Amino acid sequence: MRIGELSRLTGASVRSLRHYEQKGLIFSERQENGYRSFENAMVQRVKTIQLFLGLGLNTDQIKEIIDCKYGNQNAEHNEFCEELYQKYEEKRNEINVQIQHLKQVKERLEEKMNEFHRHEGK
Amino acid sequence: MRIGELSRLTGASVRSLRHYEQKGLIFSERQENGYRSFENAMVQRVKTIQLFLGLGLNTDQIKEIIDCKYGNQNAEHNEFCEELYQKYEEKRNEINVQIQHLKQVKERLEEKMNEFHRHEGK
DNA sequence: ATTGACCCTGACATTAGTGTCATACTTTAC
DNA sequence: GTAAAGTATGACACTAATGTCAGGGTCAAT
Repeated sequence: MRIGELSRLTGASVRSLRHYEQKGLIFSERQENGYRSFENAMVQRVKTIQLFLGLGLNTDQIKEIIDCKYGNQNAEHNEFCEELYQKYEEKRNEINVQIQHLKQVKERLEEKMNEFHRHEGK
Repeated sequence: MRIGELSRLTGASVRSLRHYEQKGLIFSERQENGYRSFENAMVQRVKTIQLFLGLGLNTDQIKEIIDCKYGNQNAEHNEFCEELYQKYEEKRNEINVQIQHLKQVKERLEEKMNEFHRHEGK
């Protein structure tokens, strides 16, 4: 597919897609006319990139993750990916803690709400 | 405490702390000499800010969360926080999916590793 | 009292992702 | 075949967090 379709399917701007390619996060072949030609697999890949960007990773870090997932898998690589995986797990734990906090806040607010409605109803 | 100590306790630069204050994420009183005076509670608050920044939120979004946690709690507020909470939960779910992916990658790599060592040992 | 550490404000620089514009070629549609 | 839409490259702008520097106070220790 061409870059416009990839853009439509992912919501990423054409500009961003070119940037991702320039950063080595996605790749394409070139048609005779010079247009980029992307494989279908790039759709999921771009979505992954978007997710990680939203989690505060930069393109270099995302490239590391992608290389772990799709790259050559030798011994050094493995060690590195292990490390990456652990960092990622830490991040998940942090976010879970914050979720717990928000849950408590939510409950407190709901109590207040109930209180308010009881008084209002009188 | 003064800004330097808050910086030491949190790891945030003095520059960043002033920025957070300017954005309304933290607050301080002023001493007679013009120095900022922070309460102890700000330490935890700054750590929360750092966490959220690391998760890809900007200061405006973080302010919303902080206002939910510590602000006046009326009806509208509640509705808004509910929404926020849901967004947050979605983010957690996404990250959990990615963790699952990484787990699978890890396992595949470990298999490769084992294979390699078996051949090497011969 | 002077030095060094800390603080103030304000301004400019930097980084990374993205937007936008200019210029030019290709393709599609009428 | 001409217009409109799509694509290419390259350059510049913007945003947000943070770094850094300038110029100037405050305070504690020697």
